[in-house]
Parts: sequence; structure tokens; C-alpha cells
Amino acid sequence: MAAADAPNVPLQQRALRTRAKILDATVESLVDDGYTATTTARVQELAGVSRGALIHHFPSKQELLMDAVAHLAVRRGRWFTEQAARLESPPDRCAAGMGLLWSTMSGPLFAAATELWVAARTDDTLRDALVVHERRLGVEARTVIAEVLGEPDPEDPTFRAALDHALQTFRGAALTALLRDDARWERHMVRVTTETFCQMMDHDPQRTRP
Amino acid sequence: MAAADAPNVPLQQRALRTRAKILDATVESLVDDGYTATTTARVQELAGVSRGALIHHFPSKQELLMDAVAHLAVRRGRWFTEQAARLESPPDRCAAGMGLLWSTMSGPLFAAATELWVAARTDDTLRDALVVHERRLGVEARTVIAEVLGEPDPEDPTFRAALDHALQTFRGAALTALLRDDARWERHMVRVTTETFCQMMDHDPQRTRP
DNA sequence: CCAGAAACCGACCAAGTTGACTGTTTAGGG
DNA sequence: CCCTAAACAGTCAACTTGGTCGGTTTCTGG
Repeated sequence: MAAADAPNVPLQQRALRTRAKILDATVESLVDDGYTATTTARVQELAGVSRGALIHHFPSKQELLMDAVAHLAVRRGRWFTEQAARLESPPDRCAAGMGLLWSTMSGPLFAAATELWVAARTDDTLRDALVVHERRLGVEARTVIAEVLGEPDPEDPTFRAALDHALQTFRGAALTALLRDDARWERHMVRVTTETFCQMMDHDPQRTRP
Repeated sequence: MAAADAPNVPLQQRALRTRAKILDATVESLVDDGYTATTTARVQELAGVSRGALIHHFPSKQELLMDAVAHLAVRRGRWFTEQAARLESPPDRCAAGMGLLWSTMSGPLFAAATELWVAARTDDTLRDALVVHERRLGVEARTVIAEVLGEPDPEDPTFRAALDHALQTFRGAALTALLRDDARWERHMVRVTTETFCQMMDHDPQRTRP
């Protein structure tokens, strides 16, 4: 929001790059060090900027985190659509959709989001910011997945219920996977979840599996 | 471990109570304030003990957290078995088992466990301690649930797979519920998960639903 | 009863974190 | 070209946090 104070004044290219560097560094610190160890000093070290630069762009740590939430949401959304674009006419649309969904939960960005998510439980400001972006991401995911599946209506109740169920399962599994590194278990979990999802969708007139 | 240094010397009653007070205060702070705000000062304030008493029982914050992990696991296990004992010949064993499982994820103790869980991602010592206790809890839960369901073998592959799937779903939903307070959504999620679980179990010779 | 150990107390200290402050460089309109 | 404001740099003080230390009280075995 600091940059949006004067939207008509185009920010210099360098300033924009500095902002991006700082926000990326914040996400990187969240991933590598966790929320507790994400200090302003650590961020400025990772970003390679001075204290003054950091303060200039983000007057307080609170604002830094707020903007990091937005930044992370954008990056997650972008990564998601990129992954989706990589899929072309998959043989099993259902499995492809679920694989896509899971891929967004198993990366480092999910770890960063989880750090913020848990911290937001006891930080009202953070929570308010987070739920807004998370909701946007949810809608975006639903739209993209619907497209992958060939589901015409992303708001179809059956589809929404099945997707929500799969999403919760993946979220729990992703949380588990933060501490457990077991690729075999993950593959099996994705398979079971996919089967469940397909089964829930099969009540729909729209065929989701060939 | 501090107390276990001399296991043959019975600790005074007061000392035990002080330890318990401190550990309960640690859990309380994790629940109310979150991991980041769980400082030694906050714990001693909640426990109503002096700095010296805190240090005497837990020489470092690391040890305090280690013991808090164990303490929390014990409390969660106890709470779980208590809830299980309350159930007597439920009409729908399957739903009863799933309700029991969900009840352990929706309480404040789960929030505390999640705080530790996420913190453990970037703290090896904490992770090692956590996974041990979490594994124990998992076995305990599986045993109790099997009993509720009338499943003779808690290690039956079909049962384990179905339970694990339900557990991941509940874990994800519990994570979601940390920020979203929506009882209707939760009930629906439990119902869907229960149905899925029952369906996965129906392939077993053991009937789980009347 | 008494000596020694365990339990407890609270002031103190060192390290780390935040953001406030002053000075310097760079950009871009006039 | 110049001048104003933004961008950036580096230091400093206030505060917090975890941990130390000497002393006091409360048990408990002999």
C-alpha cells in the first residue's frame, strides 16, 4: 500500500525493483527461516539493501508483512496458472486437475503461506489481509481447475463440494508433509484423493473421466 | 528431562505442581498468543511463578518447549480417550468415530499443536521431538477409533488407508478453521468426510455401518 | 533436631530487534 | 542546467528476550 499512496506518479524502475527484492526476500526468509526468524535485519540481508531502503519502502514490519501477504498471493496465483498452462489435453482430466492442485500445496510457497496463516491466527491485522487474498486464490483455483476438467460451471454445487473436500485433504496432507518427507506416501494420498474426487463428481451429468 | 535426572528421588508435590503449572501456562500461551509471542516472561506470568522457579525447572527455553511438546501430547491423548469413553454404543459407529476424530482437531489443543508443528519445520530439535509424540498419538487414535468402529484389527490396510485419508482431510479443515469460523461448513465437511470414510471401509468384510 | 539438598526468588546482564533519525545520492520536470 | 523530492545509506537509542547469579526458603533423611 505504501506504493499506492501516489498511483499517478510512476515509480522509478529502480524503486520498483528494490520493492520486489525486499518482498521476495521476505518470502524467502519465511520459507527458509520461518515466521519467528523473519526479522527486518534478515530480510534486508537477503535482499541486499540497506536499513534505510527497507524503512523507506516499508515504514514498519507490519506493513512489510501486509505487502508480503499480497506479494505471496500474486506469486502463488501466477505459479498456479503457469502450471495449468503447461497441461495440454491430458488423458485423464480428473487426475490432471488434482495433480495441479496438489502441486500448488507442495512447493515452498505453500510453506511460506502456512507460516503466515498460523501467525495470522493470533494477529487480527494479518488475518484480515490473508483471508481476502486466500479467497481470491480459491476462486482462481476453482476457475482454472474447472477449465482443466471441462466443467462448464465453476460454481456448480457438486463441483464446489468435491473440490473443497479435495482441497482440505491436500491442505492437511501438505501440513503433514511439512515435517514428513515421504514421496511414496504423497503419491498414494494424491491417488486416493483423486479417486474420491472423481467419484464425487460422477454424480454430475458432466462426465469427468473417459 | 530435567525431572528425570533423578527418577528414584520422588519429587516433592509442590515441585510437580509448579512444573505442571508452567507447562500448562506454556500451552495456554501457545493457544492464546501463538508461538512467536510465547516468551519465557509470558509463561511465567501466566503460571504465576518467579523467573527463578521457571529457570529451575527448565534451564532453557528449548527444554521448556521440548517438555511442553510431551505435555501437550499427553493432554491431547487423555482428552481423546476421555471423549471416546463418553461414547457408548452409538447408533452409527462410523459417524461416531469420525466425530470423535474431528473433535480432537477442533479444540484449542490442536491450535497449540499446530503452532509447534509449523515452528518445528525450521527447528530440527523441535521436529524430532514432535514427530515422536505425534506418531504415538496416531497409533493411539487408530486403536481407539478401531475399537469404536468394531474393527478387530487396527493395522488392517483398508482401515489404515481410510483413516489416514480422513485424518488428512480433518487436519486440513482444522487448519482452515483456525482462520474461518463457520460451524455450518464444518458440519458439512464432517458429514462428507464420514461418508467417504464409510464408503472406503465398505470394501472390507467387516461391516461398519448397520 | 539439624544438616544438606532441593525448590524458589528477583535483580542483573548480554544479545538481538525495531524503527527513528540525519546525511547522501539519484532521478526527472522546468 | 538546476533544483526539489524521492530513494537510499548508516548509526543510534529504546525495548524485549533469554539466561546468569547470589541469596533465601522449604523440605527430607538421619
